[in-house]
Amino acid sequence: MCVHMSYKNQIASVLAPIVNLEASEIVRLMETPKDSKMGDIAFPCFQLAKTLRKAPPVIAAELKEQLEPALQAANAPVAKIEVVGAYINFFLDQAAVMRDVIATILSTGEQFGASDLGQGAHVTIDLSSPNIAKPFSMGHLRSTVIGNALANILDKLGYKSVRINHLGDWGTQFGKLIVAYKKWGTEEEVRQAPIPALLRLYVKFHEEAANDSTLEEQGREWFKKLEDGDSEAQALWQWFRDESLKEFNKTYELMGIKFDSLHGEAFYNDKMDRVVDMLEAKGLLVEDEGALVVKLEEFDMPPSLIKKSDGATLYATRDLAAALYRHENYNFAKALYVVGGEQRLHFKQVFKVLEKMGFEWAQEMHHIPFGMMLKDGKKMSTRKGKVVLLDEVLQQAIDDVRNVIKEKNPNLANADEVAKAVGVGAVIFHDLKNFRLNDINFSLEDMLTFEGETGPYVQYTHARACSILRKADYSAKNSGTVELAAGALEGAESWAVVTMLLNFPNIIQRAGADFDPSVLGKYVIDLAQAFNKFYAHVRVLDEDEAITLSRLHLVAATVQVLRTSLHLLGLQAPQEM
RNA sequence: GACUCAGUAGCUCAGUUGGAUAGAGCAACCGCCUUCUAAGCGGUCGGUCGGGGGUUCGAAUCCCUCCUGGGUCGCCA
Repeated sequence: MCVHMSYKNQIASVLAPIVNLEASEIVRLMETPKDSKMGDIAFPCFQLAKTLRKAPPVIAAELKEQLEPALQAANAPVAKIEVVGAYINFFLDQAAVMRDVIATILSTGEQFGASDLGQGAHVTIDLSSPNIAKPFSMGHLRSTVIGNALANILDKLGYKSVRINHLGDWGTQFGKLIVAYKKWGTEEEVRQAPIPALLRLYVKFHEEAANDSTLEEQGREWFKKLEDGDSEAQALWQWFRDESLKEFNKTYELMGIKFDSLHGEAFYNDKMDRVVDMLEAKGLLVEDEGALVVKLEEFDMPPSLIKKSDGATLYATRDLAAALYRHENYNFAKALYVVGGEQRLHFKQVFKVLEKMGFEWAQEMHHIPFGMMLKDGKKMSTRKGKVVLLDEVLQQAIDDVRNVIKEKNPNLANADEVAKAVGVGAVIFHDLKNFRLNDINFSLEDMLTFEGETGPYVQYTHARACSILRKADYSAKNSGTVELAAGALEGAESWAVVTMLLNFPNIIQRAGADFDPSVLGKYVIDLAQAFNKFYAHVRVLDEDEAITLSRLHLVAATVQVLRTSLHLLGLQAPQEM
């Protein structure tokens, strides 16, 4: 937990002339005490020991004497200072800070935590990108929810995100699929249940290919036909794509995710010659073993393959074309690719090729890798049919939540709607709460837990808080001005909630700077924990009206921040559950 | 083999970018619903921060080395 910059800055500016350091340097050195009983902001004096040639605890004690009058003169919101060893611990003036923070949140509402850091610049975000004709697996879930949350967070920071679903709707697998369909598939089967049928064909192809080496070759031939515009191949491709997309859209709708662009790989088919020509013109293309490559030896990387020996393009070619197209159409300030860590090398190569082409904007392209979704400690494989389907998991989650509601809140009015919001929320949050790069071992049990550090826990906390406001008829009582009655919020539980709220804008900035939604995920758990402690220990609806209203203000501010956090992560925040 | 990511409580993970006695959740055990939703709260148990060196006032955090696991390494994406 770390306290909002503005208070740190105020103290630092008072401290600066006394210790003869830049205020910014002091802010950098400041920390938050481990235990809030020790204060809200700490300044360690170890570093000063060298220049002052005194023991750190002595320095701390001396500084305290000078600081007390100086802080008072500067009218800083500091109630007292304590010295513990080499640390100077500052205790903020809780009443003043509480009023300030709560009033700010209540007046800014959903905008609390927003900034204009991005100044409206476009950020393209490549996310989700499922493969057509394959099931939407748990693996794609990660890209989808991380990318979506990042887009929300960057929007909050003043950027204009462009969500691009770079569909895997092209490539050799379509050749294989066409071969498999013509050999073992029926139109009726595909029409009835497209994804399972296409998956069955895809798996069957790989099973048969193990014994029949000509199959792979046939697959390549059909893909070449597809690229050359063969009408039969084209028709099958279009059909597979349409059916798959219909299925995907149901899932996206359930998760509440929308895209700004659905341009997938196929979209760039007619835009790749240009890239090849440009590379040729710049003299970057080299023939190697029959293929055309861009050498990247100077960067200690293997060459980037641009064209196969049979003349067909590769994904690097496509990503280069896409990068050019996106830069021309969106003039992005940043371009993010939320794609698994397995593709690290690929993106490094693509960015370097763009750099060699002379595009300095390649510096602003970032691969945002994430850990893999593992099954039994191993990578899941579509080819072997060993995938866990997202739709089934979501459905299971919703069913489980519905049972919990039946048990805990049987009279809930819109139970189905809430079950959806909470079930989906459990799955999304489970993915977002941990550091992006960690692998996730798939466990249905973990994912469908609703207690502890989970999405439903946060949603539940929000619902309970909403319930208090509803019971108290807060919106009618709230005049718009925030006055906090003496004694209403003086316990440690109240202060813990306020210091969490205070920190929200920093958290959003950090989540954005690190491209890591889990920063926000961790935060919202901590906030929910702090609020639940408050809830358990402080009675909000008191006999005294002024005290009740003061506490309601804090509850309302917490509701606001919980709700904003959940929305940024891509979860709904039901008022009851 | 080269490059890369990781190794913290039985399990899943934090650890404020080098600071105070290393923290949560789950699991186990014990408590708390006659006032705001018990999907909650409180407590107990649980650690040679993978091993070993080094850097310094101070290391889970930085450097070196070794061990273990994952990933990637030219015609898949």
